[in-house]
Amino acid sequence: MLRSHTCGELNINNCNQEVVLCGWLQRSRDLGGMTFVDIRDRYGITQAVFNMETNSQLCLQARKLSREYVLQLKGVVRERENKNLKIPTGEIEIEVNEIKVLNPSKIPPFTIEDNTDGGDELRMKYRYLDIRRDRVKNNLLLRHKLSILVRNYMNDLGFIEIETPFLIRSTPEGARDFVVPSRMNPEQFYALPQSPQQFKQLLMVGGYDKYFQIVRCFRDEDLRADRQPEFTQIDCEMSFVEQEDVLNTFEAMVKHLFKEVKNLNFDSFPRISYEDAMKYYGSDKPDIRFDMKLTEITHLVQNCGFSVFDSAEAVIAISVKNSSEYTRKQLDELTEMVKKSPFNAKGLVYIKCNNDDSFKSSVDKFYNEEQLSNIAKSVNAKKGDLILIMAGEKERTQNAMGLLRLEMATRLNLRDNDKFSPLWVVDFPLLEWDEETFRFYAKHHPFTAPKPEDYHLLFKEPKKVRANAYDLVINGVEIGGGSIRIFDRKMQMDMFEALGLNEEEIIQQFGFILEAFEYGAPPHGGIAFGFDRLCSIFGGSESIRDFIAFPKNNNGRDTMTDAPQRLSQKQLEELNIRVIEKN
RNA sequence: GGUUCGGUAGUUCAGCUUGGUUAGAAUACAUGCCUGUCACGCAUGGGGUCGCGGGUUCGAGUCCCGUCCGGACCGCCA
Repeated sequence: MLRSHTCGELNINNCNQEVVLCGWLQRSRDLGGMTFVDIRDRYGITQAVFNMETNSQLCLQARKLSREYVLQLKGVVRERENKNLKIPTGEIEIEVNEIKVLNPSKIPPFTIEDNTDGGDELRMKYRYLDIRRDRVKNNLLLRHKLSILVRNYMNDLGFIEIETPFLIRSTPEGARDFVVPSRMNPEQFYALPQSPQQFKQLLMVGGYDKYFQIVRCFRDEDLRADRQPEFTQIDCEMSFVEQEDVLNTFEAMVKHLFKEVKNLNFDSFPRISYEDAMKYYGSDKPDIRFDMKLTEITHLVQNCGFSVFDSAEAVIAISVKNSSEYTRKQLDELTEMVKKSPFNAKGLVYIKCNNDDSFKSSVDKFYNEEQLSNIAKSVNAKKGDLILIMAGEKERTQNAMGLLRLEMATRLNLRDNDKFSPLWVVDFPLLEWDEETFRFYAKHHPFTAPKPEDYHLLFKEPKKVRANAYDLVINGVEIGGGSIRIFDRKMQMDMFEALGLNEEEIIQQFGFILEAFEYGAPPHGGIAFGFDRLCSIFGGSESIRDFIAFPKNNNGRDTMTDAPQRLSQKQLEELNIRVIEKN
């Protein structure tokens, strides 16, 4: 070993011990007669001291060292004359008697500090420097801790971790697949899994009734702050269970994580139907850290001569606390904002609930004080509140109001990073109509079971069929989602048919799973958690990139290694691939 | 595919609205001074293709067009 201790562990009890430390030079302070050098490793920072009077040669040597040099320091632990109580090793320092430069370093392009001066782009290019910083390091440690907690917890419940293949066949439903050419099978391609969905169901057929896997998944779709082309799921599946069993099992797991990591205890997570989530929050992943629920007031405002409201399918309002002081200018800006993406609303109506019990609205022409008062009552607005109203096609208006609710919450600083509000969203619709391709798609995925009481509507009123599908939402982020699966061949055929596939296509694409269902498939269901998102929620960040050691940028590029890249002609020939230049 | 914000010193930014002297600040870096610092302090210094291309103009970091790069978002993400 090149070292006797780490840079984070020495304290007052180690005084007068001979030690050897290895690490990176964090910072040095040259005071003329003496020089201090802070040496850092992932465990902490320890101060080394050099004195011109006692060892001038060594002190001069220390002055020449600069940031991020890799050092080995031999010396004796001494109690500091001036202690620094801000750091764990702050009571001691190393009186060095030998410096060895293990490797010098160029001056890094940004400072290796909590509050670095480096921007995102630069930090990603030099990610190996960025991850030396405490902030990223702590995120990666949190990620490690969560993965260990999950593995131990699942193991204790009798779940076993089984690896599923990464090179699989491409399936047409869902996200775009990343594809991998097969050299040994010319003209043919594997796909990387978007999730191990079908394999975990086949594990259930295989009798492994409690499976989990912390597994990488791949989706060739555009990126966001919370979406990477490769990401990690905690993938889980159980046999002989109903929805209630899955929810209870994994609610307990999430509670366990909160207890261990945050020391927080929770009552039962609230449950809300998809329909109610849309109705009250305008979103299928509501942030319930704050209230500000949507209220439909269509019946209160129609037939009063205001044509915008009269012609609307739905008129929806929210009450924004203590915001009646908004000026005309601010309200105009708000109106301009909602007309643009992502709101795409036609306009915005406001009612100020003044402190003197009067009302001032943008529709005073059409509604008298009493009518405005009734609206205020129905949206539970008090003196000093500001009511915001949008009208139009129902689903669209719900969405826009949901976004406005979040925007106003951000303005009022209601989205508290130290507060955690988990909930289950249940009773998702099974199918979703797509206007572009003019067909139904599975809202969750095509293996999701319809609710037994709705099954008979599958071909009669497909939009009305609800699924035994559920999402876990924390602070407005979809953290996990799952369903009870179809395990009956006939029902699975019906499902594919409802999606517009003909029998030939079904057999060609999904024959293997249909066949498996004929050999004793047990009732089963499961859930998958977005592990990167889970980490970011626990870490109090909006971006999952901070919790991935080597993430991709917005364009799916790794700017550090500069991937992806073109292949050499030789590789292309081996793979039987001809690249078409895109102009 | 679309919307939007940004690109100026190694780095983070100001300057752009209203075009005009030698493009500034902080930090980093270098040199010197300093014996208890810990974001040490003080002094001095070096450091710029104002992303790139074109246009308008007597004159462009500043205005216009195009383009590239990065961030956030919409579409998309079963």
